[in-house]
Amino acid sequence: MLELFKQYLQKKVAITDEQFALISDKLKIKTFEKNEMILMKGEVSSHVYFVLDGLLRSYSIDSKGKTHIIQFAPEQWWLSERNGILFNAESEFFLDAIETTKAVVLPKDFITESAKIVPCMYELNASMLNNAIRFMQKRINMLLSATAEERYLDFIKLYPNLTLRVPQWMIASYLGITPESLSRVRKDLAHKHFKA
Amino acid sequence: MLELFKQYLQKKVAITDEQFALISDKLKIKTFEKNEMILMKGEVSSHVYFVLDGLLRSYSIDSKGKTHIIQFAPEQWWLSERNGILFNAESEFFLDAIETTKAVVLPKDFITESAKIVPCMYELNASMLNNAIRFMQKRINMLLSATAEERYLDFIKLYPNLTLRVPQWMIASYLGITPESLSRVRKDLAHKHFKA
DNA sequence: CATTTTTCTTATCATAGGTCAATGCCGGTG
DNA sequence: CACCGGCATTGACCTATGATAAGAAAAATG
Repeated sequence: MLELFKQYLQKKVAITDEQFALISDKLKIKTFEKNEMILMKGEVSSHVYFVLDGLLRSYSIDSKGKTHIIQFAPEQWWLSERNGILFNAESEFFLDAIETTKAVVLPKDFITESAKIVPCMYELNASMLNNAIRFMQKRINMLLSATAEERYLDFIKLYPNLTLRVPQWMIASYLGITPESLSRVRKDLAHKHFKA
Repeated sequence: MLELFKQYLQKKVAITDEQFALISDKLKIKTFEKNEMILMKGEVSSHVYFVLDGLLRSYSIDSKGKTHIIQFAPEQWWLSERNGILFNAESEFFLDAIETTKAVVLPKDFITESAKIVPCMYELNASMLNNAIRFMQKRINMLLSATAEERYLDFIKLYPNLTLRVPQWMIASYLGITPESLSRVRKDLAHKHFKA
């Protein structure tokens, strides 16, 4: 299974099989069962996850008990909890597995350590993080400026396969609306399609 | 003025005056006048800005001509446009100066180049980026789960001095509400304070 | 310091989306 | 195969926030 991770790295940066062998002993692969909790709010996490197969998510629960999805992490996405990584501080979010998932587990100092052997790991890290920021800025912009319908259409375009894999109430929770509203949005869209 | 930037770096990582001297020749300081545009949507940016004094912002304009503030960058904050940095692609956002601002201008390869001389620059970069992500996740969570009033109170706590420096319509734009709504929220809060 | 421009407030009305409740629809599981 | 629990849909109603318009206040400008 680590083979998949190696391929991912090699697609991104120039890293040889030999180099990968040198750093990969710090890596473990872990399987999470469907609905398994990975991290609770209030716990301190020191791991970074790279999803090989399956689907993870991070989310919060507000004072009224409602769930809000911060991030989906399907295949080839990264998931981590920054309070723990940066400050050994408690997590504000929950992490769990939506589907049975195989993920690479990287200790939080993996990048630093492996970069001592393979310097380009720093480049990889920076480009990953910058990319995450780019995505989040786009999402913030949508939340600030777009209607529920626009956000849903954008979601479908961005994550066509997630749209099929996750229940609608989770998509609603990611979009910042209620499941009922999403249902209405979909109904409206269906109507429009007929007319066109 | 670069002295200020050196102090910032030295607070974050172990970098000597000599090391700083070696990398600082790549840096320029630029002054932006109040209301000066730094980058238009559609342009390609290859710079990163570190604010020494003043206030920058990134924002979008939607199809109805409304402005949405993605980020404020007051003193000691970073501002950049990721499409340009990562892919030489066109910017989706505008950058401009809210106040007359002095900022360090870093070419996009500054981190990589300076890390060749001062390796810990990579650490700095990663912690900056992770921190930015942490902030944005918090903001996304607020946009998903909190009312206008809650978001405003959170804003005041997070940026107490910005609250005084920027016009309310900009705060409203950052919070994702209209200036009129923010005005109402403030009125309600004032009432509650009297009662308490 | 008078004038113009921008920002803030207030009031009224409109609407997107939330809430609550009922119903139907599966896909498990005993 | 009957039952159950999670999901999705729908309808009726409600509320937070948006739209519009007007005036007041504050800030910029000559």
